[in-house]
Amino acid sequence: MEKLILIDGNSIIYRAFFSMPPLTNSSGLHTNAVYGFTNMLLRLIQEERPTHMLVAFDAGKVTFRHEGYQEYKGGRDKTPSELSEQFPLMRELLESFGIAWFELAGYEADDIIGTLTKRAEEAGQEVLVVTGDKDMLQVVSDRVKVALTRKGVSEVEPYDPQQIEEKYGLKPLQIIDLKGLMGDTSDNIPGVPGIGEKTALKLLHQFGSVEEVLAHTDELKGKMKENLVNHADDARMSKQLATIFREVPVERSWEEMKFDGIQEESAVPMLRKLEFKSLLERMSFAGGGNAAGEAAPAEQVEIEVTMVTQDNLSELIADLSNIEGIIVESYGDNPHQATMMGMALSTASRHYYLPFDVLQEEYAAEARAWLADEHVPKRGYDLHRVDLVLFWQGIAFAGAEHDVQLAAYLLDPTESDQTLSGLAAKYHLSPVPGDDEVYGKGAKFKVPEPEELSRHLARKADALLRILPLQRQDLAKYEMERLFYDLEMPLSRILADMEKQGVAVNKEALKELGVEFEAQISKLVTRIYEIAGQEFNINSTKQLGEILFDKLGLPVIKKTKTGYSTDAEVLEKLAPYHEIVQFILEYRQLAKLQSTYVEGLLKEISPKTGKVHTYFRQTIAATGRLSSQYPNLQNIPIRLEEGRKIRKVFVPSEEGWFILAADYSQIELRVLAHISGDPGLQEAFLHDMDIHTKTAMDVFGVGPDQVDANMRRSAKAVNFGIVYGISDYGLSQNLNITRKEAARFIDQYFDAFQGVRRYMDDIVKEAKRDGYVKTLLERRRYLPEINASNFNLRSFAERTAMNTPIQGSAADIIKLAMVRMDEELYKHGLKSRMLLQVHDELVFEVPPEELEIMSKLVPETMGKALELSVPLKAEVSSGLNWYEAK
DNA sequence: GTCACTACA
DNA sequence: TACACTGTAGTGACA
Repeated sequence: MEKLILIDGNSIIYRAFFSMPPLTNSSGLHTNAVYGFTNMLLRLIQEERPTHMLVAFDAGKVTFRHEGYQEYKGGRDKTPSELSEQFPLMRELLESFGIAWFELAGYEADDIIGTLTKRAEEAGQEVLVVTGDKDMLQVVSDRVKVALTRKGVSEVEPYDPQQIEEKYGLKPLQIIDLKGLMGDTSDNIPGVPGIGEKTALKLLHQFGSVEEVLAHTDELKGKMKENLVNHADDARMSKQLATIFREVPVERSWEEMKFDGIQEESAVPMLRKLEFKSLLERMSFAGGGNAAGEAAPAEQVEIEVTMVTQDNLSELIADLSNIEGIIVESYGDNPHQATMMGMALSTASRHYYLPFDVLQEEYAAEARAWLADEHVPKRGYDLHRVDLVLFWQGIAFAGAEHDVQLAAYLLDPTESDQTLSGLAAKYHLSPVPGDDEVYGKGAKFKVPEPEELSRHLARKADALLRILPLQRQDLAKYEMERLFYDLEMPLSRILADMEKQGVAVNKEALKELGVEFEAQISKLVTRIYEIAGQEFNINSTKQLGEILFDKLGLPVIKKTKTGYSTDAEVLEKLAPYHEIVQFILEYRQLAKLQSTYVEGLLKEISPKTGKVHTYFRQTIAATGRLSSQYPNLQNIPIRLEEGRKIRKVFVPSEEGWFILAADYSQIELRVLAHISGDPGLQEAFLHDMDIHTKTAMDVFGVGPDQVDANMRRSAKAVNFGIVYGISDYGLSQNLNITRKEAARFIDQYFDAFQGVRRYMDDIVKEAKRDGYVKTLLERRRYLPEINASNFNLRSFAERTAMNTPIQGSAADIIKLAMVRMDEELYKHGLKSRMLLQVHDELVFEVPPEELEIMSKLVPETMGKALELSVPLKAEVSSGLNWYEAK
């Protein structure tokens, strides 16, 4: 089936220009309109898969329409030079893509398109017209659809005759009559005064056309009749102006409009010249990408698997040196408690399925030795989890070289589907069924029979082998090889070691804390019921809201989607009104400690080791941070004393040892000082000043002695805001001030730290141009919504653009420090163990004789993890438990 | 499963 | 315009 796409070049380029933020390439050329246009082109090509294309442009200022009406298109503002310089670029780009374009003096793009649709229609071809001009709807027919742009040019709304009927109650040709009556201010077409869209539609529904309306003015009355009679000629002329001329001598044959997919050899240099990096990557010619004519994903093929038994184990053993990929399947969310289902081992030509009960046998020692050999490089999926699952089964795993899940995370940390099934689809490989499909989910989960399980794992292994080279290419292309092979892969082993080690918990002390909390909680509950005059579930926000707002009549400060808000912020404001509020706040605090930190933690203590073994997830946070689960040891209370006590139960696992903790001081602001190059901020850190006091001095223009506690507090909030991608609203909420005051603060901050202002402006521009931002170690995060027309989406992406390089670079640095620290412990033959990472803090357990060296070695290693233009500082302390190591 | 809430950096 | 500062995990209520 042949399909022609015709594009009104002028209409689209104008819309693209006004809907996109200004954008220039490094030589100062304006490119925003071309960018928007190209973006739309790519989408059209991908979604519509046209066989023929042509872009029509207006040529010259004067058209045949001016002959009859001098004022046609009068009153328009002059085209800005930033836009007019983009027309030649756009034509050049079309040529480089292999897309035909056409213009002819005296005619508008509309007329050229009208002519070509007529010809194509007569030849029985299917046509899609893309424009921002509603007039074009007049050419719609069964074969010709018109897509009108919405929201700039990012979305289009296609119309066929039925849709025009539904929306206007008109036939396509009546669109001309509509315009004749209502006119068009943008083209300076007068129409009839006093008649807008509504009236015009009413008249047309009644009479059908301009001529018929004018012939029946006697049936009308009032001002409308008068206007129609007096402006009958205007109406006729307006209709004529709005009529698309469909007999333009267009010298383009059907063959000349043929589109054979984007021509890579010429398109790539053009996109490079324009510096459209994100588009270049999106098209990814090598991987098939979006170019037309792309092959459909291959069909799922049958896969042969060798089931390994005692009898044929020797075949596998002989083939071990050829194994290229490993899939170890297990179920259960917590890898420390997961159950292994089976293992697939694959060479380029053969898949083996090795059941766990075979692997366990005495006679499979060679296979186990192979798994444990760190000199045998292993490629697989989620090897961090594999390591843990095998470990708890008593099987050692080492030598992870390429983890496909981890690589996928680096290539796009926000991709929610990291499964092999999803990756196979992304790389256009033969489809791999999802795990849920094969195993069922929730209550329906079932381990399948060995035949089905082995086939599924082999399919995954097959996809794995095909994905590996593609990921290597991608990692090289994005200069992420060091990040992957020298940082994240080594770190994944270190994390597994930390998790296996676990952290010892003083169970008795924890239970005692629980008893203490329980006593306080029950007192509070009694008191709250007394004051409320009834019993209710304080944990239920619904019931609590009813008591506070309906029964006690307290003022409603804030509402949630589903009812009254009762969060801490609201309760703080309500505290002066009623004594019950304070008790509820205290109850909430203690209930959280009891349920999450006492009861929750007790449940996570391993009966085998008496420790908690958290699971650090390396592929979750979009910024590159780690996350921690089962239990989360990255959110153990510290701010309030009651909660901080929880830290007393985290103790060394050996008699007489110590807990040592070291945390980076202001790592994020130091990173900001480095990447922004702001002299004031750099100076502060070079002299190791109190950064919030220094900020207060510069923002308020006072000396160090004049900074009071309140000024410092404000400065601190501004510093936090800066790191998060500041907004006046966010700061105003934080400091409980008006938005205006907050905006003034921010302005003063940027006046004092102009390098920071420049960084924030530049990084947002960069994100808009490239579609992603990067950290110091080339970690990247895509921000597809950075050019969205929706204010919220766009603002969120802009703040993310500001925050991610900061938070992400800080994550890079502490990860580097962990890898270095692991090396140092090994090099010095130390018995000390790294236990935890809490974003800017590392926690160790240390034997007494190493306390001295570790107190020096840890902050030193952290301090020189990465050299910045300002010093990195880490502070260390130690004690008998985590509470004391503060 | 989603929401509201709260804990951390 | 609308409506809002980064990144996470866990719990209890309620559908």
